[in-house]
Amino acid sequence: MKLDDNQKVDRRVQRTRKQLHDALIELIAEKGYESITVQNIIDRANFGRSTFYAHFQDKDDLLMSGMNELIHRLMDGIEQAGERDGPLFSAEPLFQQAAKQPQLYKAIFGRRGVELVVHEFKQHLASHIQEQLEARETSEIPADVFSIYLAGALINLLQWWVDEKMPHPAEKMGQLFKTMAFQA
Amino acid sequence: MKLDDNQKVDRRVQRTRKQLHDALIELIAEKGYESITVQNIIDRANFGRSTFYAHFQDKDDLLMSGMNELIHRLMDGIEQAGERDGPLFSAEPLFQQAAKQPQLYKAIFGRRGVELVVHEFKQHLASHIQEQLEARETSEIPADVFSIYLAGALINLLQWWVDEKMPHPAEKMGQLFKTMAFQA
DNA sequence: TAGTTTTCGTACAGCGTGTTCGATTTTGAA
DNA sequence: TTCAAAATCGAACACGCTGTACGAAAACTA
Repeated sequence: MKLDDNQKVDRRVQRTRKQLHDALIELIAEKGYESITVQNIIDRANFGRSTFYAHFQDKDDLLMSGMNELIHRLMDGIEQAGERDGPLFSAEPLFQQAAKQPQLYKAIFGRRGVELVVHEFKQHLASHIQEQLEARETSEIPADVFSIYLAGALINLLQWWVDEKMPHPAEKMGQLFKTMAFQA
Repeated sequence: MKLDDNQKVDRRVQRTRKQLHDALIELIAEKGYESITVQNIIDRANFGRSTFYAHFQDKDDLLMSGMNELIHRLMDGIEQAGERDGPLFSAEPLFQQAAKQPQLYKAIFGRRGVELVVHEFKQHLASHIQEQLEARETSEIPADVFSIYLAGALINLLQWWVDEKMPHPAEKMGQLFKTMAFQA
């Protein structure tokens, strides 16, 4: 439903954007997002300075133009798992996805990762959890508080997991989270 | 046990350091830590460039030379409450402290806050929780996983709480956290 | 007061930013 | 195949921040 883009946009533009994105991901994995400069990116991708600014406003712009898609993919996985499994929601798809591309997910969610993306994702996650909570019997705990609590715990767990080189299998992480969160 | 410092260090040094610290805190509250430059700090504090570098290596150095004390104060509060209350640990002292200096704690722990300090504190917190867990009966959940989970959840809750201008009293936040974490 | 320490101010080289502009190359469509 | 439009190149520029250096002036300690 988005394929129009690929067919209408100038090939040069497609190539340039992809290469800039790739360079950024590479650099994030190597030295963390914060310390990357636009200069680094264009050096790595081998483009002229003006070309970069013809496409993106700055580093953050380049980053976000790619990460929104990733965030929505993750949320879709979690939401679909929720429909299947019945209970509030399942964290396992998140760990599964990360296990498939450890390098990428460490670059984004690990220490030295990208605060901007992590925060954005955390927001989506908290919203989803809150919806699920409100659709159930009311507990003594306010839904907004509980959803923030769970989202923070999960993101942090993921962060630790990718930094520690995934010491447990994704499946187990999903189970552990469920146990800790809901005592079940 | 640290009072020697105040009596031996040159008054000018004391003044300079304090004023630089104050300027930094002010600026954090105004525009967030990330975007602050050394230039901003010395402009605000009205010192020469070389004076700054005579005391601190860079922005992070200035920050950390003040924050370590704050971190330890917070941890002491939490640890002492643990001794009194018996159970694993209490989060309430944390919220109480923050309630006393909302502006400062929002500047540090809120969104736009200081990743460096938050991370450092989270580490201490997780270590403490892990010790407490290991001193008790073993549960089915690995202590390292559970401690990361709880520390992340708590820090995130604090972050949300200060950003939302403390919508619940500190006491209630402590209770809510206890309920969510231990179902008790 | 005398001697030490700190601060001041200025200067400097280095690096990254974001913009501009004309020349060159690539593209897509007629 | 041709040609106009679009994208890239690359060089240059002004700006701001960094971290260092050094001598002169000021503040402090004893």
